[in-house]
Formats: sequence, structure tokens, C-alpha cells
Amino acid sequence: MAENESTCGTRVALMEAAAALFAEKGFEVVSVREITTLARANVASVKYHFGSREGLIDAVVARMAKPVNDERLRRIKEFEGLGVVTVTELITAFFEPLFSEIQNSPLSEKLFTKLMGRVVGDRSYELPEEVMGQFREVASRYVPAFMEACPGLSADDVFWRIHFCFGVLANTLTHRDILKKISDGKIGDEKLSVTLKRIIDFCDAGFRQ
Amino acid sequence: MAENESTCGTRVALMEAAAALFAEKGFEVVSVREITTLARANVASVKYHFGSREGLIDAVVARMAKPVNDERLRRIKEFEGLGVVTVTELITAFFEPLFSEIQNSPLSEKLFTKLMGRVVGDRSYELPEEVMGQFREVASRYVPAFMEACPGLSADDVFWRIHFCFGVLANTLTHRDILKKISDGKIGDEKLSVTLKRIIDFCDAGFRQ
DNA sequence: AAATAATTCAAACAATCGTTTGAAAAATCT
DNA sequence: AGATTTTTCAAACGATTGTTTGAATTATTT
Repeated sequence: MAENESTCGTRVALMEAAAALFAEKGFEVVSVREITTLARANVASVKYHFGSREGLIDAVVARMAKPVNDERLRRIKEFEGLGVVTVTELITAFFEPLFSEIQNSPLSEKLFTKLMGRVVGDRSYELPEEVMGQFREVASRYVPAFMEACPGLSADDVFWRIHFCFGVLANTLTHRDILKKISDGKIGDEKLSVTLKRIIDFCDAGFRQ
Repeated sequence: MAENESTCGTRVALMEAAAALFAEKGFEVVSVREITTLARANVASVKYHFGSREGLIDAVVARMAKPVNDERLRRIKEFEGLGVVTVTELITAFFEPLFSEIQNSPLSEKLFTKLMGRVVGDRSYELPEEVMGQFREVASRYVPAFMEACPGLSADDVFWRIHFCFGVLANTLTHRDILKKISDGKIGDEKLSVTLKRIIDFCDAGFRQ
């Protein structure tokens, strides 16, 4: 049975093929055979390496979410000794990790952002409990920090506004291209860092109101 | 062939069953047989009344989107003679129509909002051209209005911020329940109108920055 | 080199998918 | 009433779904 994590070539080929297809089409509409064909692997390899189709999805999602959430936690721990932290700093610490992994990814920037958007936005499938736990831990760290940063807010307010930020992020990541369609092709061709700044500014203002 | 729009009982039963299932699970993962079973109709009735599964989806989506976009256009036309219009007024005119149809809908409030969120957020399927046209027209009216309301902004800025607002909306509507999961059940049980106010306030501040 | 373990493979599994058929039933019209 | 159209229905269509099998192949260890 499957023991090694990254030694086996087929295993990573499957994950990369799956990631690319999930990014393009969404998790639910990609078949095992599509994935194995793109990965030049046998149909049965999915079951062998991941137990099932679900197992493959979970592996891909966890692989995307783990370094992001780790980096989020690392950044907020950096703040701990420093006294006052602004909302802007918190939002940046929360958002930037989503993009910092782009270089390490075998996916193109476009596919990476799409997939990341689906990870945080598509909820037609159930997130693996492992990833849900990550999100819970991140929330449990950031919520108090946000409450300290803006003393007027209740926990309700902070939770909701974080949720809104998630929405902005997920929708923008997954559907950056739809802007071009709606604007008759006039808009939507800027660098990712520019878009990220737009997102941060928008959420920052929304959070502070 | 199918001629009448609402006379036929099976037709509306299919649409209502489909709407409920789409809201719960998303458009792509609901089968024709699930729908016809819930509607107590024959499998073939979908093809007979809507041509295909896609045709049924399109019909459901169009039925949801039409009155919303109509109301959006009606409201912005109301502003025309009035001179200055604020961003807050525009955002409210843009958002409130999403909820004003709840009473007319056979769906529960929870399902209605979920489905509405999927209509504006799920893009794993292609929106029917009819609805895309509606969105284009709404955008073509609201973008200039927003530009007038905040003279400092370029068309790019306005398009992006509208897109962000979409994101907040879609994510919140579809995934209101996930807040409960992340917050360990402490948050997420308020009235819809309260949540709507949260959304409007957040987007309003984000828009004006 | 022999033995053991890990991996790949073609082929088939039952289940479900959306769609189609052609006749029966119901409703409408003349 | 009979004729005609509209709607429903059970049954089957071929295609595709995720999964499983058991043998062949490859890699690793003894």
C-alpha cells in the first residue's frame, strides 16, 4: 500500500493533474478518468494512492490549505509581543499567505488562484476535517486579535466581517475572468499583486467602517 | 410540446423541486431523477417541459434572477431625476431586491437565500445568455451611477468594487451556516434583515474606503 | 540471485447518469 | 360524441461514473 508521501511519481502526478482540473472546472464535475488520463496513470491508481476519489480531493485541498494556514498562524504569532496591531496589518497577514505559495506551486498563477478560490469558496463538497480544524484554529487566533484591534466590535461583528472578507477573496480568486465578460473585455488584465491590493483595501475599509 | 408557462402543474412542480435541491447541493450535483422523484413526476417530464436538464437549470435561474434584476433597474431609474445619489443608496438599491422576492417564493427563507447565492456565485456552470444579458444591463446602469456618486474613482475601480460586493453577497448567502461551524455554534442565528444590514454596511464602507 | 514488497495495469464490476422511445392517459377542441 | 392535441408513463438506450479484481510488472530487501 501507499507509504511514501512524495517519493512516488504517480502520486504527485495525480495530485497535479487533479489540481489543474479542479481549478478549471470545480471539484464535483471532474471524473477520476479525466484525472488519470491527464496524469498518464492508470484508473486504479487513485484508489491505490488515495483510497478513493474523495481521498484525492482531500489530499489536494489539504496540500493547498496547509502552508497557507501555517503561514497565517506564523504571522500572527509574530505580532504577539508587539503591543498594538492594526486591522490593516491583520488583514494583510490573513490574505497575503494565499498568494505567497504561488511560486512553489507547479500550477500557473491563473490556475493556482482559481483553485485557491475554490478551496475557500466552493462548499458543494465537504471540507476535510483536517482542513476545517486548520480554519478553526486560524479563526481562534485572528478573532481575538481583530477584537483587540478594534475595541468597539463584538465577537459577532468580527466573525461576520471575517466571513465577508472570505467572500470577497473566494469570489475574486475563482472568478477574476468574469469581470472581463461583464465589462466587455475592458477590465480584468492587471497583475495579481494589484488585484490583491484592491482586495485588501476594500476589506480593510469594510472591516473598519 | 410545452406551450403554457405556469398552467401546467408538473412544470412548476419540477421547478420548485429543482430549486430546492439546487439550493441545498448546487447545480451540478443534482440528478434529473432526484428532481423528478421529489416532484412526483416522471423522468421524461424534464425533457418534455424543458428540453433537457440544462434547460431546467436555466429556467430556474432565470426565474430567480429576472425579478431581482428588474427591481434593480426600476430602482435606479427612480433615481434619475433626483440629482445626487449616494453610494449607500446605490448599494441598497442593488442589494435589497435580492431579498424582496423571498415572500413570493415557495422556498423557505434559508433555501431561497442559498439558491440566490448560487445564482450569483456558482460559476461551475454557464449562466444562461438571457441572465448574462440582464447582468450586463444592470452593470451598464449602475457603473456610471457609482462613478457619479464617487467622482474620484475610475471605471476599473468601480467594476472591481462591484465585483467585490458580489463576492460578499454570494458567499454570505450560500454559506451563512458555515459561520456556525467555525464559531463553534455561537454565531449565525440572527434575522436575515440584520445580516443584510451587515452586508450593506461592509460593502458601503469598502466601496467608499 | 532469490525473495519480498510496492506499484502498475487491463478488464470488468454494478450503479447511475441524461436522454429517448412509443404507446397509454388526460385534456382540449370541433 | 368523436377527433385532436397535450401530457404522462414504464421501459430501455448507450455512455459514463467510482470502484474492484487479480495478475503482471517494477523496485527493494535479504
